[in-house]
Amino acid sequence: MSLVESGMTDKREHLQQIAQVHVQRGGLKALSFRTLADDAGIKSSSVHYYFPEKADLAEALIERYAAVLMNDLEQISSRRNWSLKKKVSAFVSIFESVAKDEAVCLCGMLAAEYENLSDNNRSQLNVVFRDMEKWLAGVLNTHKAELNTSVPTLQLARSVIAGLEGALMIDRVAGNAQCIAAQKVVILSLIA
Amino acid sequence: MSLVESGMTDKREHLQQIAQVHVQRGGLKALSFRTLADDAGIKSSSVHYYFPEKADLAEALIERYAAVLMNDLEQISSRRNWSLKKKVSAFVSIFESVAKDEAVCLCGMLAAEYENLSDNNRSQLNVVFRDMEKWLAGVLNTHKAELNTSVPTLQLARSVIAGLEGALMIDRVAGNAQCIAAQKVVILSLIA
DNA sequence: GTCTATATACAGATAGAC
DNA sequence: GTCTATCTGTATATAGAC
Repeated sequence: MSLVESGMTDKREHLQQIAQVHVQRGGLKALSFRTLADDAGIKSSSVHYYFPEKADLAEALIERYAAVLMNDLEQISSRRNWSLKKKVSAFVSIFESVAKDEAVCLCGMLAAEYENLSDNNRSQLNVVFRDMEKWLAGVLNTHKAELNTSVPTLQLARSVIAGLEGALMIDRVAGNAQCIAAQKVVILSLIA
Repeated sequence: MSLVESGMTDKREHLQQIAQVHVQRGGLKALSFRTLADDAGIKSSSVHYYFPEKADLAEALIERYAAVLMNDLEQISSRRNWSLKKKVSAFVSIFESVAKDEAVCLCGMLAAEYENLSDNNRSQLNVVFRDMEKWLAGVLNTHKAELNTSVPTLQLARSVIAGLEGALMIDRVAGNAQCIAAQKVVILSLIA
């Protein structure tokens, strides 16, 4: 049964991978079914077989991105012997590694395209940001003694995430990684 | 002479105003000449008269946005009796006032659409971000004694701006202003 | 300056053969 | 599952009348 379906699952996954690269560079609106099909070596009608509408493609992209992200985050927070500085550094590293090939965070890009998203995609996106916030605020809470600031952890988490998302956007314009680097310095300056 | 041209200038200005609202909500790619024309009560071919290509429209939008922004910034930095806290609060307020009607910063939106911009628009955008950075770093420098952090002012400026841009994006998803508020708290916590 | 009309290209999406 | 073919809508952009 799983073998029968594996062909389809692999193709769908493959399409998702290609689409994700495009969306993290140029956005969802700028990616057409035709372009996606060309890159995958098939026809656009075949892409519609896997993803009937664009919102279905976006749904799959967000879902997978969130799953990978939350898995990475759990890897970090499960290190009970790590200091806050180490955990936060690892968190920042996730964003640093995104800044390759003129890419930004998938969710940051889709947030910019918010007005053009389906209702379902919008709430998906909201969940991802809320989960990220909650995770980071949780980590900060369990290491409260290592914080140099009296700012509430939830607000600190929101500021950190917003800063990283914005830094990825702006660094693309400059063609370097100065903002992401600056954001890292500022964040770590708040940790003992 | 100026009277003769005023008709055209006004119409062009009017189109720019309408376009700016659209771009700050849905992005440049999602705004068509037809939509812009409809909103202005004219035909799309007439829009092309003022802005031959989309890049020409974007150029005008960035130029005007930058001019207004830099004027606002100079108003702030010219207040020699203002404290750093007051100046930075005024700076943040510019972003807060943007978060109306599901809008984001024009430059933040265009940064997200970076890959789809013309070369000219790209360098325009880069100049705006560099100017903002320079301005904020300059303000921070002249009030160094009022800073609670040892982070270099240029890096601090980059982090603040990135945080504000990102906060506008994320707050749209949640439908509130929590990130922008959080960013403000964090920024002001770094100032005496 | 603004219009009608149109050229051209591309978008999302579907029908139906294989 | 993938294809060809196509429908329909919309995009940028231009030509030329008024």
